Amino acid sequence: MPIVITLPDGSKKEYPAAISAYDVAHEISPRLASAAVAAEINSKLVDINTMITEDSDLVIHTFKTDAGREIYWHSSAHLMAQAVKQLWPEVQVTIGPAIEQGFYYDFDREEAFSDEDLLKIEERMKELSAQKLPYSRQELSKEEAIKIFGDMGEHYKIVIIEEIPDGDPISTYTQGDFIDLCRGPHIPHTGVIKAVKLLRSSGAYWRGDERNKMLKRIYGISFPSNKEMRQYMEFLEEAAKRDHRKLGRDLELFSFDDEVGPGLVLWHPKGAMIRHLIESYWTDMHLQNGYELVYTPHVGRSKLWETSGHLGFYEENMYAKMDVEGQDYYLKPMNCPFHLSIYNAKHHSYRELPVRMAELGTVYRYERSGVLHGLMRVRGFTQDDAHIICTPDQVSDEVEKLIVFALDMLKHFGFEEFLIYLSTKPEAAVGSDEEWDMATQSLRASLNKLGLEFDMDEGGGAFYGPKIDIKIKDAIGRAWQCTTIQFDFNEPERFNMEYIGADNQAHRPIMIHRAILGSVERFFATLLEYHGGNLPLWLMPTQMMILPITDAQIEYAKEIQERLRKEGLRCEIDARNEKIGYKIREAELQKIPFMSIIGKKEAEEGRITLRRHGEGDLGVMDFDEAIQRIKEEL
RNA sequence: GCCGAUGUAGCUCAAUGGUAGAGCAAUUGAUUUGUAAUCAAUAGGUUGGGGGUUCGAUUCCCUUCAUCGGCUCCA
Repeated sequence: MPIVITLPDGSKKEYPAAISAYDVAHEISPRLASAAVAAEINSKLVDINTMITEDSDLVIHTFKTDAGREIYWHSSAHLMAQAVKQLWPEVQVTIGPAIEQGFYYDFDREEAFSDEDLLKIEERMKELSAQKLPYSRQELSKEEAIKIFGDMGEHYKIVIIEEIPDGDPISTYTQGDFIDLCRGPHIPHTGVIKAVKLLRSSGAYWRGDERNKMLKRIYGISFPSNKEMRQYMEFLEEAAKRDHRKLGRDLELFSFDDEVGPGLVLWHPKGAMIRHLIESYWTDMHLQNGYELVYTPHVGRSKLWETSGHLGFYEENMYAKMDVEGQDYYLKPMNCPFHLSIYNAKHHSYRELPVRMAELGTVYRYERSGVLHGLMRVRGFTQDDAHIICTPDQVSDEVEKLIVFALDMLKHFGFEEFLIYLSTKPEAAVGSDEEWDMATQSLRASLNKLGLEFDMDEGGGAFYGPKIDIKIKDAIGRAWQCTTIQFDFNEPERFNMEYIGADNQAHRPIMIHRAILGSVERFFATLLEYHGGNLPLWLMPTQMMILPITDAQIEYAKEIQERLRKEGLRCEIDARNEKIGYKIREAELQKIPFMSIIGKKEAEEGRITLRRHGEGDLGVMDFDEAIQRIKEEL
């Protein structure tokens, strides 16, 4: 019976009998076949040598597709485990998935893997790759699987097998002397992995739970060619140059100091200027969007934190209490209790709602020492916090406005790519199912209405309400949360918040917490990394540097500076006794957007030159022409 | 907090069981310069902190702090 295979482009191929996916690929092109890592038959990912026995849709995956890459890296993890088992047979294997960039495998081993160990493993992987060992699939029963891994003494595998529901197929993959429990699919043979590099080793808890034993994880990456490996290494180098910690030091934006304390930021003048610009823009936008500004204290009495519940569910993240005249005070880890206290300072009519209260509120949280990371993760930070208090029938409108507002602001800073998540009710939660449904639905409906793509994080909401998070990626692709929009069913209750409705009865309002930038610190870091330090012109602390060639032009340079300042540009003069090449180099390294080199000619003619960072000389021009050129970018 | 690595001048890095050196930056002087580094001199360090071993520690050991990469959590 002939078989018809439909390819992704819609074209059909007919074969007289069953044929393997590999053979189909080979017929399309031998190069495709050699690049193929797996097949997708009727939307199911399978090994490339799988036989196709009926009419099917077929996709051939190579390293170029997302699924192909994942399989490739997953197979690389198996290869690494094989090498480790050969080198240290006593080591137990656990799990080893593909990740966004590469793969890892967790091993149970007493000692950590040293750098020399990693090199040894890498060498062994290359040898195994050269042997082109086929990955072969076996399906077996639960009992058989338990027996096999039990005989090998692989306890972790048995735990995993035992958790597989009865009736589900269990499969293993074998390459050479190595067998691993695995759903698959896998690449056809180890020779497909051409370039491999083990990047680092670290500790990781079994199942990510710190109550469990700490395993030893090895991270690696692999590619079908050395060229791709080289490119990846170059990418890592480039990323290191964009690291906000390096830029922060080189551009004199911020620093940390041992004596001040870990995770506590010192904003230097240039960094402070950028922050000021961000915050002014933020303030303007909030006033334009119907928010009212408030200011609240940095500490509050323990009573407040009891009312809010933070002492119950958040104390481990709070700085220790301080005693003032026999009263306990806490540094604030969040702003909400203060905002709610403002709300509660008077009665509210439904006519006043929604109330939108915003504050750049500085909070302090105790973060475990191992998690601090530059400005991304600190102990004292400023949230661009706001609380929206509204009636149930205002919710949808508010949520939708919020998402638009958030995305508009982020885009203004140059961001274009976002990861959006909708998190739903966790196991332990306050609030009724109706409340959760209503809130979750309005979040979802708003995202849908705005045509935004998002991922669900089932059970990932806070215990007090569902939320939308928007994340932005840093220089090496790690996603950092910025915007968060969270419903809160907990605090309105605890603070006994009310408004008087049209029925003259007291009602409980809906409360939404939200931060758009998230924290100014983290946002600043992501912004720096995203732009590699070359922030949009409106955010640069010095927008132009005037470089007189000799002392004779300093007077003229000052005139120009005055005129530029009147145009609202931040402009400095480098009047040092240095050669022009030196001053240019320094201004370039400081990433100053515009330079104007002023010599005898310009001073006499009353004109100026312009040079753009990264572009070079733009030539001589009249002052007005230069202003126009600069303002094009603002 | 846990696993591992690291910590030498402002920055990037070197060196040794006999108490440290380079480049850049800084300071001073000379030079007045035309689109990415002018020349010279000077100064700068309890080698993260504390303790131990040793005749002697920056080097070896212990401890502590911080940083980096992960785990976990989250703005």
